[in-house]
Amino acid sequence: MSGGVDSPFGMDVPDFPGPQPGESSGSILEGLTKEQAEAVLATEGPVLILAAAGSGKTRVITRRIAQLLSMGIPAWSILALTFTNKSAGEMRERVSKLLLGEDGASLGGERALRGLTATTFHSLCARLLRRYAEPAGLKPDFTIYDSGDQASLCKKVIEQLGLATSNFPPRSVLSAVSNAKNALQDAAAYEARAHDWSTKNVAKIYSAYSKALRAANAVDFDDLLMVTARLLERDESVRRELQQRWQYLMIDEYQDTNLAQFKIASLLAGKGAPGGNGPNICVVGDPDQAIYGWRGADITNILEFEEHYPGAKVIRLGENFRSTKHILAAADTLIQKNQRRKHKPLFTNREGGATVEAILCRDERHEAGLVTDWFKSLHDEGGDEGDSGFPWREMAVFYRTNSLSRVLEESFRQANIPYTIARGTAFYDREEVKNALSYLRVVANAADDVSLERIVNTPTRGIGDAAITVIEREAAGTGAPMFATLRRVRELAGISSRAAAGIEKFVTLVDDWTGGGSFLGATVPASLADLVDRVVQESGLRTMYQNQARASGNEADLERVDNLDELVSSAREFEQEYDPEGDPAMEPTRAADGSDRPAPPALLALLRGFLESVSLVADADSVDPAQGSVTLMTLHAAKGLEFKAAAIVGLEEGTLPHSRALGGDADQMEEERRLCFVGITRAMRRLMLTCAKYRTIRGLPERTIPSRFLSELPKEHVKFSDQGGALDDLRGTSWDQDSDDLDDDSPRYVPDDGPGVPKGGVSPPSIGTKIAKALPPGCIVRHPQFGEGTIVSVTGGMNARAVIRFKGAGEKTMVLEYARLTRVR
DNA sequence: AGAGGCAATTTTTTT
DNA sequence: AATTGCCTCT
Repeated sequence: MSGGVDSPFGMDVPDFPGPQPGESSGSILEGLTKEQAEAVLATEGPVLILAAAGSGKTRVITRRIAQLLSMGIPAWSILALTFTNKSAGEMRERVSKLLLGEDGASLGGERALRGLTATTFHSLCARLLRRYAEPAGLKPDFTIYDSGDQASLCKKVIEQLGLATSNFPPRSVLSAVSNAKNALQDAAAYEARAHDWSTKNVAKIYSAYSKALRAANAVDFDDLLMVTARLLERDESVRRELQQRWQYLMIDEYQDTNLAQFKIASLLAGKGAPGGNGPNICVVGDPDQAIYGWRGADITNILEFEEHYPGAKVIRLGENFRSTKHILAAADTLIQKNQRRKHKPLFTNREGGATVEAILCRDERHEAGLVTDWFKSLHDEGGDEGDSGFPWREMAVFYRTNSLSRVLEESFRQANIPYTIARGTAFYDREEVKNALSYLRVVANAADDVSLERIVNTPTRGIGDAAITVIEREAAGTGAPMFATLRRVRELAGISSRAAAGIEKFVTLVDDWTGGGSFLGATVPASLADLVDRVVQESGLRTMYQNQARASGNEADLERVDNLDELVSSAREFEQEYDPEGDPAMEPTRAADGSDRPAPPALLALLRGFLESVSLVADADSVDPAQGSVTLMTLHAAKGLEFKAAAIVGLEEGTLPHSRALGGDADQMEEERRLCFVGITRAMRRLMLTCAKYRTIRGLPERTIPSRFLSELPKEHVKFSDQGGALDDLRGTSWDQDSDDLDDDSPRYVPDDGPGVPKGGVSPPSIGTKIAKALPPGCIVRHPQFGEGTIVSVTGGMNARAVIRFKGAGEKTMVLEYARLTRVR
């Protein structure tokens, strides 16, 4: 990986939000304000750029890099760190555009750019840890564990320690461990501070978990940072080498750095040249956009930058070039409610524009419908003066939690509006893809027990729990990885002949791909794509899913086969873009005695790189406005983007602000407010904020309270309207015409205050029963996913179910209370 | 060994 | 609603 956008789907992100006028030609300073120009020219010494939302931050950063290059600073001595692959890629893209000129008239740009490192913290750390694996206490072919892998490993460790997973849920233990790692506390340091029984046990688990990770030759996300920080701290020669290489350091979104990242940045920056002001470290950020406190981000890193680097130059970019004054006023009024912040007014010279709309809706479907209609009219008729219609790609919906996206999706689909959901990790989270990747991970790292356990018997090879337990115990006893233990099946007692045969088959399979670990020989694939293809084929995964699809006739199962194919093509694409020179793993690694050790076989290096790029995708990476569709994403993923029109949904107490922040912790509440602020400031021309009176949460309809943030907005700039009272369009679409059971005054989403105390000793009939009465067999209903169907039979009672025969999907049994059925006739 | 069914559970955000 | 884990049946 050379720091570009490592998109799993190969859809590279082009310049976004689009080239700004004057960007491509002439002087680097052209079109900049005084402050912006100052920031671009402040190349030496420590610099803090406080960049308010929409103040042209990206522009400044890219021009600053161009400035450095034009001063003759070699690209390889510049390091730019970001939080997502997407922004790293965008940075490279825009710098190259600046240097090359719009028409490609080369100003020597191509060459000047070569060697520039623009990447994420996590990618950088992964690369450094491979390059300096030995001094870091790792092997260069380590695997990166995602949260699922972490959970499996953690659970196993807890069980092995004889503790109950009910007392120590892996999730919460892992979150404690994660916090510790982000604060640079290793297991020993954590244990030293543990005093009560529970914490002491967590310390034990932490320690055992760390050992298990190393035994599996794996690191987790937090290790990437912590181990790198420790390496830089302890190994002077590595530190010096890197300090010498990267003379110019830039860090974006500095307000979101945690202690580990702060440490890494400080250690890479060093002290600077003797007699100088300090190192050339330029950090850019906005305390008002700090939204990762829950991940250990420490806002004091940016607030105390000046103390840490005395003599640092501070530049404030306060003028907003993005939003209308109404939107800006809304954002500014809201954020002023935060107590803990540096006072920093937002201002704009722009006039005009429509007011912000805040709408109270009836429920989430109503809400989704309003957003859909709004987008449609903006698309067809345009927003306001001078706009002939917003393209889809210029519109987005933001929400606090991913679960809110489903209703919106349905609504967009029905309205035939093209949309994409920003979930970069979703593809790799699919079961079939994870299985294929687990095979690949075992190929790349034979010590990876978590991946091995996932796939030894997938598809089934007759290896059952009994056999696995024997292997596990033997491996634990000898300290050898499970794969090595598998080779010795015949020596082990307690394994059925069926299981032993399956195990041998499995070992042969993997050995064929790896050449027994040597990656040499006739059976070893010639290319990465070839390897992935063969894994999918020869493991039996493809056949397994093909059979499954044939048996069920289900479209979702058919898609699994397609996904496996897509994995093969994404590997092919990775291979085509792979640049061995940019891969630190291909550089000779220094062994302890100072001698060089040979680079790994090409296929293995390629595979490692591929797996790494897969592990480090972020949700925000998949935002791809080039497709010309509306984007749906979380507020977190929205940071750094801008859209002509944006809607934020679910502005309700418990959703935004999220219920977890409701506990009275002022810091958490302020972070929620910043999150809302980030969302508002994404909008350039039009902004809509919605809340729903009733929202179905985890299948249960709940009455909500409008968000406090709504009441904190300025009335002069925000038009509030209550559309939550109208019931008309509920009529005729549903079963609530059954007036003796469900009166028209209450929307059907209103719960009967739960089961509660039965009145007069008899429980009120459940919602399901009421619906059941309205749906006699033979009547036609519509389901949002399966389309029209006929009721075959209905059962009453608490969880009333109906058997429905659908035209396309066959017969299904559904719980009436939850199936979103509409009566057709 | 393995599949399928039923019950219990669900703390948001992401590298 | 959806996922996960546990249990039973074949």
